[in-house]
Formats: sequence, structure tokens, C-alpha cells
Amino acid sequence: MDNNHQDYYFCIDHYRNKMRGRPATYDNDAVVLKAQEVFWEKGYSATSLQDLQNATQMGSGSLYNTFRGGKKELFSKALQQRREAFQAFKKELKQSASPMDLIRDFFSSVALADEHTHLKGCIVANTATALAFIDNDLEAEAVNILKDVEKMFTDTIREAQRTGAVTNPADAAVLGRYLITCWNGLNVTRRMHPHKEKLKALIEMQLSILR
Amino acid sequence: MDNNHQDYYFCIDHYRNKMRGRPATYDNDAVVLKAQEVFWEKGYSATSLQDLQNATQMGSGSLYNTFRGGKKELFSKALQQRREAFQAFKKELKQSASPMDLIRDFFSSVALADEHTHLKGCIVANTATALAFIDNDLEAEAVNILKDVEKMFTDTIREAQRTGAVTNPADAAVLGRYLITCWNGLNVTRRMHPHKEKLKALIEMQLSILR
DNA sequence: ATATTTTTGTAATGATCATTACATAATTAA
DNA sequence: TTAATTATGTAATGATCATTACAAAAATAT
Repeated sequence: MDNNHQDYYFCIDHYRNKMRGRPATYDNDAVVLKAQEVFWEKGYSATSLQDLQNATQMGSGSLYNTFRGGKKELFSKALQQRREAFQAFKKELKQSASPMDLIRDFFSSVALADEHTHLKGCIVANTATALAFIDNDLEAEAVNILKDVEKMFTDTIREAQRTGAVTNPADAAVLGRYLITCWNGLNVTRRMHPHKEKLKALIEMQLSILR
Repeated sequence: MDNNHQDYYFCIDHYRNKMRGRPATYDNDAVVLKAQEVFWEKGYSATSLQDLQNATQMGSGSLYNTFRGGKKELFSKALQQRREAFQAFKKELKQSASPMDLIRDFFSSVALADEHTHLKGCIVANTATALAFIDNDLEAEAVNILKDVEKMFTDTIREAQRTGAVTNPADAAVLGRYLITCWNGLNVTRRMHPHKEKLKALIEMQLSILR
């Protein structure tokens, strides 16, 4: 019998090739996405397994069979889903003709979100904020993602300084750290002022430092 | 009998004037301070009443007799303690000959903290971040404190623009909002980089916008 | 003295927590 | 057809959760 297809698909359940056993009824990625939504609003500590069962419509049996690490594994997978969303943006950035403009647009678009989105903030920054003395592993995962975003900022700025799209001559590493700090700050301030005009002016002020 | 002294002291237990009943063994403010330390590290949701009993050395009987609102009242009192610390700074600012320099020094001093302090961040910003979908009252208290700080920034900047200590002619309200956003951002980024030199350069970059 | 009031410590309380056990269902392999 | 395997749903499990009940302690008031 030919089992090689399993290797191509890395055993992702949805594409599994005639494995033995009852087929899964739940789509794994969709379940993690539902979990992500709950975690994003309530945070890791305040989210119960009952919350996750309600959101995913999965029973504890299936949940623990699929995510043997329980709540922690689910949260980690949710974080990785956000990392992938970031990596998609980074890919878009690489193909862009004017990457610095794309980053500016990204910041500007934050102001346009609705109130609920403002109140949610950024799940990665939320995690870095909340879990330092609760769970080192998850906190480190969040910090790593933020550092990756910072690196993307730094690399983009360094190149933009070369082309003249950024005229501020300061160390690109400092400017990159400045931008990730703008992002981190924005995700608290937008809860104080979930108000388009106020946020628009704020973000313009933040970005004015670059040129 | 003369009971008027009670009124002068607003019934603060420590100064109580011959009230009937067993005298309290615990200092109320010290208990709230201990609670504040736990809440600051673990956050509201992840802090158990057992944690609070351990930290304060109080039994649940005394705890609930003193803080009849339980965990929530204790957290609220802890937040108010931070608000008082802020008000003390604001008072100092009012008496200062160069208020803008005092604010600059405040930001600069953040870089000098030790790693543990960096990882704790700001309990007020932490609360605004974590409790939006958990407890509206406590989240609003935190947001109000942040707005007070923002107002202090704005007022100080407006006056500094008049005296020339700030040369950036932008709307003081936007610059004030920019500064509270710097603070909010710093309190996430310092967890990513609990490193004096990196934070020092970052803060200088943040403040460079003012002049 | 005795009644009144307040604080304290301990022992419930019932709810909810994350996790596990297990029988059943649904599929493929032999 | 039957054995093997995997997923599912339900029902425990024991721990921990926030909170309350209550009796004893320690003070003042009468």
C-alpha cells in the first residue's frame, strides 16, 4: 500500500490519507481560531475550559484528545496563528514597491477600527503584559513575536533610510524599537480613546518622527 | 460624651478614638500595599484569595470583615493607592521650577529600573489591558487614572509651549496623548528589552519629538 | 459585672476549575 | 467479518475558587 501522501501533508487531519479510526468532525484550525477569539478578549487566566468548549462546540473529550497539552497548548496554538498572520503581512511587505508606506498604512488603519476591536487590543502585547509571572513559556512566545515584528520594522527602516523614504538618520535599530513601542502604546491608548479622530492625530504624531 | 474626634479622622481605624470592640491588629494601608504587590505581578484574574491571605497574613475572616467587597474592593483600593502616588508626583510637578524637565527625568528614570521592575510594568496599564471584558468597573478606574496622567502631560506641555521649554507647536492635547502612549508602550517594550542602554536610547527617541 | 461591639481564626460552603476515565461511535486494516 | 485505531460525548475526579458562618477574643459602654 502507498502511504507516502501522509508525508506530503504532514499528517494534517483534514487531508489525511486513509488513516484508521473515526474521522474528525472538527476543523482543527477553525477550533484554534475560535479559541483565539475567546483568549483575545478574556486573556489566558480568565478563560476557562468551559469557555473554550462553548466557543468551539467541542466536548472536553475531543478537546483533550486533540490538544493533549490542554489550555496551554490551545493558547500557544492561538498565538502561533497570530504569528502566521504577521508572517503573511511580512511577505506582502517584501513584495511591496514602497514597504515604508505599507507600514504607515498599517498604523493609520488602526484608527479606523470599531470600538470592540479597540477594546481587544493586540493579543500578543496583552500576553506579554499579563503572563510574565504566570507562565514563562507563553510570555516568551509573545515576546518573541513582538521581537520579530520589531525586526521587520528595523529592517524596513534601514532599507528606507537607504532609499530616502525615511530621512531620520538615527540608528535603524532604535527607530525599529521606537515603532514597536508605538504599536504597544497604541494598543493601550486605543482602549482609553476608542475614537477615530483622536487616534488618527496620535498616529500621525507617532510617525512624524521618521521623516 | 464627646465623640467629635471621630469626625476629624474620618474613622480611620489607626486613629480611632475609643471605639468599642476588639482593636484591629492589621494596618489597613499596609494590607492594601501587600495586596497591590500581588495584583501587580499576577493581575486581577490570576490572583486568588489564598494569594492575598498569604501576602497580607490575614485570614479570610478579617479580610472580608475589612473589605466587604472582597477581591474586587481590595483591587480597587490597590488601584487608588497608585492614583495617590501619581497625585503626589503631580503635586511635586506643580511646585517645580521646570515641570517639563521633571517629566523628562521621570521617563528617563524608567530605563534605570531592575529587571523585575521592568517585567512588572505599570499596574494601571496592565489593568486597562486585561480587564476590558472581565470587569468594566475596574477597567474604567484604570482608564480614568491613565486619563488623569494624560491630562497632567497635556497641561504641562501647554504651559511649556508658552515658556519655550517645548518648541513643537502641535496641539498640546495631541502631544499629551502622545506622551501617555509612550508610557503605555514603554511598559510593554521594557518587558521585551529589560536592558538599560536599549531603553535609554528608546526614551530619548520618544522625547525628541517635543523639542 | 455585664452587655455591646468589633476583630480574628477556623471551618464550612457550594461553585467552578482543569483534567481524566471510559463507553460508544465510526472509520480502515487484515 | 473482525481486529485495530481514532474521535466523540458524558460522567466522574479531586483541587481550588471566592465567600460565608460562627465561635472565641478583646476592647469599651453602661
